[in-house]
Amino acid sequence: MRSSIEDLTTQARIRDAAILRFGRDGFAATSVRAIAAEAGVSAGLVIHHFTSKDALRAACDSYVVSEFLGRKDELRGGDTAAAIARWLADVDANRPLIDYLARMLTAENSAADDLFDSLVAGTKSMLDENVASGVMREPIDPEITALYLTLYGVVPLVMQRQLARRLGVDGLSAESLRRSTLPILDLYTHGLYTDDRFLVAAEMAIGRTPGPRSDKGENDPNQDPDPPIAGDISDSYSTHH
Amino acid sequence: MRSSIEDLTTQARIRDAAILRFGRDGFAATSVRAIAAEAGVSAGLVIHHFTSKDALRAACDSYVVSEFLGRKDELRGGDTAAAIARWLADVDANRPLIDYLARMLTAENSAADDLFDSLVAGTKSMLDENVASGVMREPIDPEITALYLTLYGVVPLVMQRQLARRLGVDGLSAESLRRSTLPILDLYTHGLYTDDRFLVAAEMAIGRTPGPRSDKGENDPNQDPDPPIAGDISDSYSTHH
DNA sequence: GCGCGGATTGAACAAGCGTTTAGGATCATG
DNA sequence: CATGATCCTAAACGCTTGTTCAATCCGCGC
Repeated sequence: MRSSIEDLTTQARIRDAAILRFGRDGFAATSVRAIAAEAGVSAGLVIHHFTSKDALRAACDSYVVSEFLGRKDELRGGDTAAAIARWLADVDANRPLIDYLARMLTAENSAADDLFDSLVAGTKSMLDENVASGVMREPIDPEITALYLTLYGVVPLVMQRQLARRLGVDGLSAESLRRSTLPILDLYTHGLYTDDRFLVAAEMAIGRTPGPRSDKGENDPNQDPDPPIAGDISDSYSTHH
Repeated sequence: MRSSIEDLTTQARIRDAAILRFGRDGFAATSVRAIAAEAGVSAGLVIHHFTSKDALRAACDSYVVSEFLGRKDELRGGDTAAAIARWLADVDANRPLIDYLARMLTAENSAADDLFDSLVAGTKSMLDENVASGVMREPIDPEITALYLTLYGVVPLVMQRQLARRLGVDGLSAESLRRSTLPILDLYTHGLYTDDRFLVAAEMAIGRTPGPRSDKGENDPNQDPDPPIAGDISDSYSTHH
């Protein structure tokens, strides 16, 4: 997405315009004519270059994924910190890409499925290596842990709006990243509970009753895995203490 | 959403049909006629009862939120575990509500904003109470911690599709909840890192340089707050060990 | 300078959209 | 039995949609 540089192929300009509007307004809410206007061309030309609106979406999907995975390799190896700083500085320039990506991840979209799989795989190998080198503890279930670490990693992207609203800034920014780093790293270092009484209780409860039923209330307090009741459980459980 | 019981107001049947289709296909991709067909009425009647498609959406929003917060109170106090079990048993019956809610949370929607705020507030007071009673450690920044705990709580809802795909089941289920409980509770109990070397390094780095820039790579490894590079950073950092 | 092929446009198309309107059922109340 | 109100439908409205098509433009090899 180097739309600022004006000497792009018309086809590329249309694609960038589509990414911008699809990402901002969603696929169904964006008309071919709106994309054409954004790119400064006629609606017919959009179809001429991409055959159909659906094909245009597919082209955007694979472009965004490849662009994103390309940067991933860029970050790998070499001066990582500098690469991160570069990415953060570019966060505004990359906004359309980021918005599009966020929409992809929650949509029914096989390109998003592939991307998510590769993110989980990356997290999994990171986890394995760090466990091997003694930096991280051995998780109970590495598969599930990698999955949830990935979910936790992408949720600020997907829930960008709520995050920005609560932090009082507009969108993902270096500032919100800075404020978030220590609390999250603290959670990942020390956990949240003072002791393992809940974990032990849950281990026994789940060992005994594999189903969702549980005869004692204390078996899984604040069990955030199930979101609709996450806050609620937490609340109600807190009344037990 | 007790659509199974057929003797509902026509207006309620239309509302339920709208929730079903909006939640499954999205607002823009759902036509008034499709909702009418789903409810077994004419398109005109939909407008007659709800004035416009936008107003129908607003009606669905507030109905879903109130229905959800109603259950929240239902869960609070009393036999919590039994209430949870009841909720999980009803997960299929509640699917339309859940899907609608998931869509709301990522959309530009003031009703969703209010709901999210109340979820954060609930998590915050849970956190405060548990810290006061010594069950949880004092977080570095309770505000941010509550925010991220809420995000982590709702992400399986919002990313339902990816979660289900990876777990090999269809949608949120009691089974996926069961498999997730222990690993997550383990993370919340013991953390992920074996020692606090990264946390300490990050504290110093951020204390020194409040901006996004960082002169050393070790200041925020695996810093999941920023999602687009979450997996990537983790990966590249793992090469340092 | 000619011709040809791709880029590009604007008009046109049928289909679908949200909404309006006129009128037919249905039913409690006078 | 008439009356009005409410529920409801079918048709039509004007508009937007994705896509097609004929016509024009433009640069490049001959």
